[in-house]
Amino acid sequence: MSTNVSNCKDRRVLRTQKQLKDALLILMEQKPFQAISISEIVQQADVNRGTFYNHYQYKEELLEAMIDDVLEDLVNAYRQPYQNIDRFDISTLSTSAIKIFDHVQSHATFYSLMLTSPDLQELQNKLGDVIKNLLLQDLLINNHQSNLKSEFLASYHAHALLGLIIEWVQGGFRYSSKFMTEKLLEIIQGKNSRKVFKTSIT
Amino acid sequence: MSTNVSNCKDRRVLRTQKQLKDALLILMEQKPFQAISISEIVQQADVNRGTFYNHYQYKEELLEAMIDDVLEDLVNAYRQPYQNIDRFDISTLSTSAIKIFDHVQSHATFYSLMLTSPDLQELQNKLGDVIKNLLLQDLLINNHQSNLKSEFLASYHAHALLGLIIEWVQGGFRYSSKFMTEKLLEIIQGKNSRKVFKTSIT
DNA sequence: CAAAGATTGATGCTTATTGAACAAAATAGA
DNA sequence: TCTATTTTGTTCAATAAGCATCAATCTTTG
Repeated sequence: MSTNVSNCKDRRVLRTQKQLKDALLILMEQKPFQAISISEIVQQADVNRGTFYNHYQYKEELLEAMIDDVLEDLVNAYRQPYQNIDRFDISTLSTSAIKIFDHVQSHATFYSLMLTSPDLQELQNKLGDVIKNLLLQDLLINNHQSNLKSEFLASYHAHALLGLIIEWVQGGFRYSSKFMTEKLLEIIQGKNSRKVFKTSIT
Repeated sequence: MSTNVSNCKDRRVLRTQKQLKDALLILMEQKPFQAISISEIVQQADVNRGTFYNHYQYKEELLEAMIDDVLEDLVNAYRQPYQNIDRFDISTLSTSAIKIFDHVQSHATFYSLMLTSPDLQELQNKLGDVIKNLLLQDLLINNHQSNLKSEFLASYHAHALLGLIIEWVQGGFRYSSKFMTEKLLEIIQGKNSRKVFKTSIT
């Protein structure tokens, strides 16, 4: 499962791209995205401006790449506990949920910015979609219900999770990742979850 | 051949040198310096091995550069409060002392490693010398005593300060930088200090 | 408004870093 | 001891990133 094409860049491009993304994140903590100039970004990143244009055309493209990076990491964090498991039971969901909150915490500043800024609603949609699709795949693989029902269920859980994340982030990470997981499980293990996961709970 | 110490290097060399230094520091937290290979360093630094040899010949040279970097920062931290002051009185000494402990704290892992490892005694000597020379310059500038007397005084205060730093570091930074400064001032303002700084107190 | 200044893309040329390969030397393990 | 594996310096062509510079827009702000 290797996506080689874009993955075999040499160290330099990966490095400067990371520098640019980090720089943008730092600047976005100080001023709105619109007010940030490319010159500022490359200055913060300690990178020549010509190098910026080697990778991106506009700063929007950089922001896009930044978002996609984090979302890719989200997917990996979610899938990690599933690596050696073929059954889908409530215990694995628990650990995978923990991974998700850990992931959010490890990108704390990113999510703080993205989920509190009103003019960056785009990410919230993307994030909701990603989570929903992850859940959707699980549902479709494990119990062959109608696609429609799975859609609803996935959407429900996705929004529950997203809502938790947003509250957590906007609250400044006051609670621990473990605590958030417990709250999530409270919702999942509620009335809706039993019929979803009944095969594996017993 | 030898590493060119001219100050106007372009970003790439500064960057990779910093990467190598950071990598070495990380590895030294895990194993003794002797047991660290260059391959490990470049792997940790995410740098091609050929690049290492562009800058250093042995890993000892890298360690040397790392130490010199921190010591240079120490000198700057010490001198900073003096920038806009031509007189040398006890209050400026107070603030400058604070800067020194802040400096040590900002390089916490470095000093923890260097001052606790017995096989790195070399740094302690260098550090003592640097501090002593800083004090020595102040003494020579402000009161034109005999060089010998200044040497003694500087050495005395330098070792007092170094001793405090070592204790502080080896104690795991249990006390605040401010507290350490107070302890330092208690020593300096003791019986020996009055005749040293008498011209400027009044 | 208009001058002053900053930002933008783009250019040509130089330099640092990369990946790969290699033989020699060192280290580890059986 | 004898292998097998790292590590070590050192090459090379390819290329990413660097710096400096330019004219052409934008932004300030007096």
